[in-house]
Order: sequence, then structure tokens, then C-alpha cells
Amino acid sequence: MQKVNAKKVAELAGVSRSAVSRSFSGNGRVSAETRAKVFAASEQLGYRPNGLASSLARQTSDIVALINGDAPDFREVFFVQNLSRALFNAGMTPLMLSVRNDDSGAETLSQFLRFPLLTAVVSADSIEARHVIPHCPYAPPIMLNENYSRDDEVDAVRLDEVKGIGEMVAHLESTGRKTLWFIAGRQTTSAYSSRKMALLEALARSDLRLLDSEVGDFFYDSGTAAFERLYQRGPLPDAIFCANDLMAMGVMDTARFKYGLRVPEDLYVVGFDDIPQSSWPTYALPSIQQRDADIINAILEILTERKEGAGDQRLSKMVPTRFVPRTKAEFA
Amino acid sequence: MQKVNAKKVAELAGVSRSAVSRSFSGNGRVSAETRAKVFAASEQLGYRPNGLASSLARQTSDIVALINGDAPDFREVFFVQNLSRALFNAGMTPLMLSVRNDDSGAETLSQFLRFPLLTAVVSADSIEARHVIPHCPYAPPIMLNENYSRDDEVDAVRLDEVKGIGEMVAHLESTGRKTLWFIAGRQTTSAYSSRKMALLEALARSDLRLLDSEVGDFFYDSGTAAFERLYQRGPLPDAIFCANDLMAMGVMDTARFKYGLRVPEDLYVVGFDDIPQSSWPTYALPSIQQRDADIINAILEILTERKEGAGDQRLSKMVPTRFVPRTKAEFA
DNA sequence: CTGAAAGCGCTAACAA
DNA sequence: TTGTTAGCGCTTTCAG
Repeated sequence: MQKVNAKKVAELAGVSRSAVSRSFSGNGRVSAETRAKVFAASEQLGYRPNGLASSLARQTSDIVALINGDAPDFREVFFVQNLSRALFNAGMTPLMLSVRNDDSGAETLSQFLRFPLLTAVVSADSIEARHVIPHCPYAPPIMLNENYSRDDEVDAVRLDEVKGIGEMVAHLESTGRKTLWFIAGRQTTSAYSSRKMALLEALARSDLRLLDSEVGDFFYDSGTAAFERLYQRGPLPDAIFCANDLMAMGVMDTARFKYGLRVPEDLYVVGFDDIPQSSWPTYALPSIQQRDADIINAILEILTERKEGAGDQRLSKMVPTRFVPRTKAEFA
Repeated sequence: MQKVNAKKVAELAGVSRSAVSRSFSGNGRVSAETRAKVFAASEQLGYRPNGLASSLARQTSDIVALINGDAPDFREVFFVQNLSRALFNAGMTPLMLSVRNDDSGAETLSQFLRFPLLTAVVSADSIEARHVIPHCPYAPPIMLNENYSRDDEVDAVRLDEVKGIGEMVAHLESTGRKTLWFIAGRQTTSAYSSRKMALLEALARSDLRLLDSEVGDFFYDSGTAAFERLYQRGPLPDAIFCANDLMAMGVMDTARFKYGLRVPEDLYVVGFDDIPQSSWPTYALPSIQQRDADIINAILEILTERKEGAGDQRLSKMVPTRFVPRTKAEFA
């Protein structure tokens, strides 16, 4: 353990332990003089308040768990990195957990999650809210992208997929495309239903026709496999929309390398997420963008509102998406 | 706070608080009967020991900080995810922190890192060991890939870059290549010097000639930029080696799309890391593989040895790399 | 094997 | 503004 504690600092500074505590916490009034003595002594001893004891005494926690599934997709991994950094810089302690989306995941969580949490940020499809709630005594967990669940016990950040997907469909129409394939994500995910529904809604208002569709699992290989199946059933449409960029890349590579199709001339491929690779010239993949920064801001806003005491009210934020009609290599 | 504590459980179970503690911790003897009563009562109340209080009382910590820089590269992001999962499953609490590699990073760390750590796993080039050591009262931090620093206060996991790079050079020779360009990573990183040194060493033993070299920053764009500069200076070599895959991909895309070169026919491009994208047919990038699983195992071994009491001894593990001579699209 | 009691380091009334 | 005091929830001697 840290051998240096507030008591030693207090002795060296010639003040009481509470003075030390007050100097660091900012709560309660301390004279500038006392404060200076405390900091000098702390510096000398290398003292830093022990968060364990502090949290315990304050009956609160700064720990925010970031919970995602055990097969996080490409953008999720980066998102967690970014979110964790943002939380840390906002003075919280980000705890990163990957759990399986089943009972064993819930088991793991309750077995190893020893610390009371300020809150948890839970990725859609990683684990059910009811397993997380008991660990969050101070504020409800924040669910991400659970677009079609209506849990009243949680706060939520949702993605406005209708907007971006609508923009894409409009773009396809305005560029004279008539027919479409769709490759959905894992069927058990909430992104599956919400993206599919948003697409169907947009198509219903357009002249585009959905010729066929398939299901993947958000990974590259599933994009190639789904495309194979669609291709066997033919005929080729004007465009294909994939529920994320990674599958779209699998589709592009198969279309180009295995079947010699020109993308986007013979087949216009669209993804979702707009990961950095999508702007690389090899792919130059049109995509529907969701910005990590927007989502992170929404989360921070919820945390702030909770800190200010939102009471029993459920907080919910909506983050926009937008279509990025990237069509040719950026070299030229 | 959790309203349910050991005291309530004890009352319900009709035993003492120490009995509850013992039942959960496994330390100290408890009769099967008492234990059963305790667990029954805990179940009923939804009790789980509070890690904050437990850690405080035990004078130890299960928290392992994973510290990386604020511009983590592609594979690092995935590595952190994987490591975090492995630690969690091993019963530790992974705390993920990104700090800048400068004084402000050290400042941030000491300002916000409130919890005593069991240890920290520190990526090369994220922050200096001396800033982390004060936070690790129980075991020295574990430094990753600080191949050329000789800090006696830390444990270390190093990468045997000589092996994989040697294999690559041998492969180039055996396939009749004579000349080479090299794009290094950020000059301030330890990977910069260690990879460059490994390359020079391998070249010294071969007939390959290093025609020219450039410096990037491990990101895609820096690969394209470095290639541009090399290309201006010409003439083209038989092969180009990049200090990571991402830069190699930038090189490939530029070579193909801007200069119409055939890869690998006109120019053989090699990367380092073997990220998943490298096996995609678009790139089919030969690369030098470092396996996350190997590194994670090394870390867990160090943790185990420390737990068993390694004393003042400094622990160090070496993880191998190997060349993956991927040369053509896997579709065919 | 069990319970009582003394901490772990810090915070938050409260009284001075 | 300060110091004193009583906890926060758990672990761990130490008697019994």
C-alpha cells in the first residue's frame, strides 16, 4: 500500500488530517496558508489521496464501466478507446469490460465486477441492462443504440439511422439507380432490426426496389460470404447496402477480385460507420457516418445532467448520422 | 452506495460479519453449514462484497492500468481490447488510460489516477516508467517493447524483431530481390530504433542493398507521403519494407492508384504487425507477425510470477515475431 | 470454527 | 477556518 497517508502529511505540515482532506478535495474552506503547507508536505512525501478510501468514505464512485461484447466490431474498438480517454480526462475512471452476450457473460460480470460503479456505458447487444443495473447504485446505466428496446430503468444514447439511410436512398435515386441488395448485420443485434427498418422505411418512400437481402455478422468474411450467396441467386442490382463498412469491404473485394466487377461502375457499394479505412483510395467507400465525438458528447451530457440530479427522469439523447457519398479514389 | 452490506447479510444468516467475509474471501476456515447460510442470505439480499472496502482493508489492489499513448496505432487498439479482456477473465480489474507522451501526460496520470494499482502495463512510447512507478506500490510496472531501454525498476515484455525481420530479408534474397527502401516509424518511438536496427543487422548479413529510407508516423497517410518522397528521388527498388502495416497500405495504394505500379510484381511491399486487414485480398500484404496472444501470455506469466513473489528480481519475457510471406490474393 | 474488535485511509458533520 | 469524531464496508488478528 501507499505507505504515505494523510496522517503523515498532516503531521509534517503541522495541521489536522481533515485539513489535508479539504485541501485536496476542494470541499470545505481552507485558508491559502494551510493549503500551501499541506501541498508542500505532500510534495515532499509524494502523497496522493487514496481513491479507494476516498470513494468508500464519500459513498460514491468515479468508476465508469465500458461494457461491450466479446466480439466488438471494428469501429467499436476505436470508440471504446476514445470514450475511455474522454472519461478519464473528465475525471472519471474508465473500466473496460468485454463480456459475452449470454448468461455466462452476466455471470462473469457479477463475479468479477467488484467495484460500485458511478455508471456503466453498455454497448447494444453486449449484455442486458438488468444485469448491469445492480452494479450501478448511483445512476442508471447508459445503453448505446438499443434503439428498439424500451427499458425504463436506463438512460440511452440512440442513433438516428433513419436520417443517414434516408439520405443514401435519396442519393441512389437521384443518380438513377433502381435496384438494391441489402446485407444486414447479426440478426440478434439491435442494429440488425433498426438498420433494416430504417432502410425499409426509406425504400417505401422511394422508387428503389429491394431485390434480395442476406444476413452477415458485421465481419469482413461474412460480407464476402453473403455476397456470394446473393450473386448465386442473381441478377445483379445497381447498388448494394451493407449494415457496416467491414462487410462492405468484403463485398467489394469479392466483387472485384473474384467476379471482376467494377466498383462503383458495375455495382455501387455502400457501407455504414464510415471507419477511417473507408476513405482510403482502394475502397473509397460511400458510407453512413456516425461520429464517435457526437456519441461521446451525448454520454458526457447525460453524466453531467445526472450529477446535477436528474432524479427519476430517464435521459435519452439522439445522435445524427449522415450519408457520405464518397465515390472515387481521392488520388487522381 | 450498495445498501446491502456484510452486516445485513450476517444478521439475516444469523452469523457474524467475519463469517460473511470469510465465506466470500476463501481465507480462513468456515464450516460448510455457515457458508451455506451466508450464501443463501446473500442471494436473497443481492449482496456482493464491495471491492473498494475490500481492497482498502486488504491493503492490496486488483486494478491493472493499461496505459497507452494518445495516438494508439491500429493494432494497439485491438491489443488493448484483448488484453483487457484477458485480465478481466483472470480476475483483475483493467483500467484503460491514454496519456500523452509528454509532461502533461504525466501530469494527467498523477492527477486522475486515484487508485493504487496492482501493476500497470505500459505501451512503449506512452509514458516514462518513472511516472508510473509511484502508482504501483505492489509490483513494478510492465513495460512493453521498450527494447532498448534498460530500466532496472520495471518488468518487461520485449519483441524479438530480429527474428521476423531476418526471415523477411532471407525471403527477399531467395526470391531474387536485390534492392530495398525502408519507411521507419515515428523517430521518437522505441519501435523506430529497434526495427531499424534489426533491419540493418539483417541487411548487413545479406546481399540486399538499402537504396533509400524515409520516416513516417505509423499512420496510413504518412505511408503515402513517405512513398511520394522516395518516389521523387527514385529509382524504384525491388521491395519496400514499412515499419507497420498501415503505412504499407498507404504505400500500396499510392503505388497502384497514383503511379500505376503493380504490387507485388513491380514493387514488393512488406509491412509489420500482420493486422487482420493484411490478409484481405485487396492488400494481401506480406508482413511480420506479432501475436497478441503471445504478448498477453507473457504478461499473465509475469503477473503470476509476481504474485508468487519474485522479490527484487526483474522479470523479462521475449516474444517472437515471424515473417508471413503472403503474396497473392486468397481468392483465385 | 466462530465472534469481537481494531484497523485500512479518507470524508463529513459538528463543535470550537 | 480549524480540529475532533464518527463512520464508509471489509479483513484480520486474537480470544474463546
